Amino acid sequence: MSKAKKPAFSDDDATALADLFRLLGDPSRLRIVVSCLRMPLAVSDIADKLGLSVSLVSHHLRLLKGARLVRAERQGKQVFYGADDAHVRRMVEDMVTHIREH
Amino acid sequence: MSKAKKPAFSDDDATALADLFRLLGDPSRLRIVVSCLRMPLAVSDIADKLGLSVSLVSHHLRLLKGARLVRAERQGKQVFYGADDAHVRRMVEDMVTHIREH
DNA sequence: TAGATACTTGAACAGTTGTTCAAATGTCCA
DNA sequence: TGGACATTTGAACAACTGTTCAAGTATCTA
Repeated sequence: MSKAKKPAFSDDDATALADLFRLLGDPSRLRIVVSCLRMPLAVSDIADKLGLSVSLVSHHLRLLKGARLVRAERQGKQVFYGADDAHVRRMVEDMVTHIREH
Repeated sequence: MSKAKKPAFSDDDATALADLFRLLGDPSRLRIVVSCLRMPLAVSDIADKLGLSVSLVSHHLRLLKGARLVRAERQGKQVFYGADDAHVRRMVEDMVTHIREH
């Protein structure tokens, strides 16, 4: 029988994963992601909730959307942002749990 | 019966978690962590393995040690660095798995 | 002790990044 | 159409960060 070898951690893996980590590595951005993790929120709601300017929140959301961490959906004048999928939701929630246990 | 309410995600949680994410958000640093995840390695071994200068690796290890992501142990002239505990190991491995599944 | 090996530290630099402000775009309703 | 509301975009700036180089400390051995 062959030994089950785990695949190597390539440089591409490293940069891809690091990109993800870096995005979540800013307090404002992290709070934005967490704030719209359970249910989609409008940009201005996120801004109000977190005490940040609408412009700043929008800038951050663009980056988060680019990394497919959040998904945008327009409803009339407002644009609602929410976790892109269950995968992202679990990933972030896991990390929050991790830090809490520490 | 009382509704089980999850604790709020405080600003302190956000900054603490963001600090952790930011540390792992640099490709070199992430590769360093992963490289010594399973078994402790000497600084020069990590540098050789990753094609980085010893100085750079040392700088990064200092930050990682400060965040208790890695632990240092001197053995003669060499200093071996490894994952600080099983907690860190699982956390990083989980994220690597996550990005792979994506 | 002297020299060699292994690692750490500090200064310095270029490149990146978070934030703000002002202006532009998109959407609805009177 | 015109104006009000909601969001996006671009330019600009200060602050931060990864990297390099040179010099420093620690440890072993001949």
